[in-house]
Amino acid sequence: MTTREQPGGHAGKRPGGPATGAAGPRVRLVDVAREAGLSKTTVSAALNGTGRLSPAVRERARETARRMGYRPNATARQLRAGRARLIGYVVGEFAGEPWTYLDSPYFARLTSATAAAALRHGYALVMLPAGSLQREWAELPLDAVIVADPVEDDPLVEDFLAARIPVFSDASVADRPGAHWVDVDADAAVRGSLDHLRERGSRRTALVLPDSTTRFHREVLAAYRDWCAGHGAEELVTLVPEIGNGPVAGAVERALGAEPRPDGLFVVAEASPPLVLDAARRLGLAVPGDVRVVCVSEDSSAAYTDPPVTTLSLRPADIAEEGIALLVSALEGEGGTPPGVLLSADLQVRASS
Amino acid sequence: MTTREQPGGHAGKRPGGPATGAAGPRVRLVDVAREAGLSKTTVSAALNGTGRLSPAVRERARETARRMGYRPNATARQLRAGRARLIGYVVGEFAGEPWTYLDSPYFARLTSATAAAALRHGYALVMLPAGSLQREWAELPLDAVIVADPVEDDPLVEDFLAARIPVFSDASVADRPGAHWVDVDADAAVRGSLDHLRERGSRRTALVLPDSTTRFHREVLAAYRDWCAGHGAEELVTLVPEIGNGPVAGAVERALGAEPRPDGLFVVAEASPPLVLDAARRLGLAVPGDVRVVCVSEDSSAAYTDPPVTTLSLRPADIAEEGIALLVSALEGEGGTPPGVLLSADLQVRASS
DNA sequence: CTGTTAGCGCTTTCAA
DNA sequence: TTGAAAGCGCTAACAG
Repeated sequence: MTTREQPGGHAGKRPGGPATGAAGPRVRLVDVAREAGLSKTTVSAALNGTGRLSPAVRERARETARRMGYRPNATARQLRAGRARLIGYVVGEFAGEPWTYLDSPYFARLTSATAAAALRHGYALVMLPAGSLQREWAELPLDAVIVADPVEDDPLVEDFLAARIPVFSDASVADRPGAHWVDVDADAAVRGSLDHLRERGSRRTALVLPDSTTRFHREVLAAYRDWCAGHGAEELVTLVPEIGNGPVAGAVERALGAEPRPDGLFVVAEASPPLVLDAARRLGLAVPGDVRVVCVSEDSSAAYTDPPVTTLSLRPADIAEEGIALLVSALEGEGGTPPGVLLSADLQVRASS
Repeated sequence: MTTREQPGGHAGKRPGGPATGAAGPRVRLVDVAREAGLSKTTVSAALNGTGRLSPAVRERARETARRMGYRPNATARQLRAGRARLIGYVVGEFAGEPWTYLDSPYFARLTSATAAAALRHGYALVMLPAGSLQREWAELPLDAVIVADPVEDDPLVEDFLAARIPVFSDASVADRPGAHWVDVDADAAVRGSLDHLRERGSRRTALVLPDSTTRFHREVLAAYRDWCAGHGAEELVTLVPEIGNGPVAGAVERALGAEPRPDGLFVVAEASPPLVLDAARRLGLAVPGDVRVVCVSEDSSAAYTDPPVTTLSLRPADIAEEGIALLVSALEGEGGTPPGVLLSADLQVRASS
């Protein structure tokens, strides 16, 4: 007897009941082998292009597999391979509203670019809610996890590291073993933006910042203060307690209502650029005449307003690309992977400044 | 000898080299069992809360597992269980720009709501590019796939069905075996919007529609034509060849530039609501005085413009919820799952109309 | 050049 | 109440 007709012994029957597709049980490698009168090995080799098989046999195996609609069981392959080529994706911010992060153009871009880069390298991305809990990912065979914008001392990072899942995040995880990072140079970005506004004539530039403990936002505040100190400028900081267009627009109005009036505005809290312009208009301020405006934003509408709005792009697509490159190198590389990569932000100057 | 110390025989050594976490090989069930002086069976039962074990033994097993940092191998469990609790997510539109769909507030909401609902039911969502190819998902153990807004006769749907992966999509896949659907009642939505504009006084309502073969867009056009015929109104259709704020704003200007001037505007192509208002303003038209505006949009900025913009919401969160409910029922249910669900859209009337 | 066999790590009969 | 053994579907080492 070459291949057992019956499972033999006393094991349970084949699981996987209703989860399989439409009709009947799925075709397995052994089914193809039996049908073609070959062994599993031969068919496997034929299909994977490995081993040394006669062209005739290889073709017969392939043809039979095609005819029977054979599709290899991905889970079995993963078990054999020892990894699932699955990457978790989670953001640290927005833990209160765990699924709103895609409303942010920045995270929308970062997420899609990450998925794209991952897939290009043969990894698939699974989406997790912001501030995800163990129970939501414990059952997933994650090879690694990407933690976008963790908050200060994020428990997410701790949990993944404790579970021995390699973490890819921002610079706040630098020097954690098992963690790698990609980040944008916040200090340089802030200086660049403030210098730009100063060159255009602004002497009192107000900062509108979300009240968040993300590393980027902490560094922005520090850099702004530092810059103000270095230029003898007054600190004009408005913290936005909540995310969303409404709260940020309100904060912009408050910031611009200060006396004496600011003549520069650096909006780091995400908001629709047209609405930032509307807020200035509501106060009767001309842009850029009375106040020059720079927004940290990936929102494409910035280019179509009147005047178009100068934006500081955090380059989510490049962050994603570098992050995945790092990940692949760390997971598959020969070692020698750098612990992290620092990118510079990209100031796209338009008429609003 | 109770447990083999060595793998015995001549099989290969344990795979999974660099993919495992930071230090050393992962702790397996057998390691815990050996350490606790128990069998795999007992430890497994203890950890899963199954079987009849003495509380003392159960506790000992749990304690040992905790101490050793044991984490069950998800892939092995999946193989055993016969399914991976993984769902593919792919959109049919935007195949030319496969990763831009998250820039659309509608898809951003739909995607996050789908991931949320799926996870709540114990399924994880993996992100695929728009118009994804076989090779990108063939290696993934997908229990099902969600195809958001397929184009006409979408090859995506064919491919998944051919691979015997259950498809959850919109009404265009109705009566395909193995496919289920959730959709929004486009006809009612269009009538409702046009009736609303008519009640407010609009007699010439122009339609700005993307040039797409998505079912929703096809039905919108048909419903608009039908409504115009029924009301003796002239058809004023502007097709937008490309997605994006720029092209749509341009199309809006063209639509409003027609002679005699439209006094109603129904923008189905996605654009930032403030930019639609800007387009009207550029033509010197007052909203809602000269032209009443309704936008199909999930963009939160619509509520903060001046005037706030009336929107027609396609209720992505509810679509996601119903879709996942259907999916769970079809995959795990006792049968009796309906083939599809039809939702009505939600007109949120604001000052622009 | 092809087939037999072991085993990835887990859950689950069934026997003790 | 506990443990041994089978096997989910696949790949690879080795024997023929």
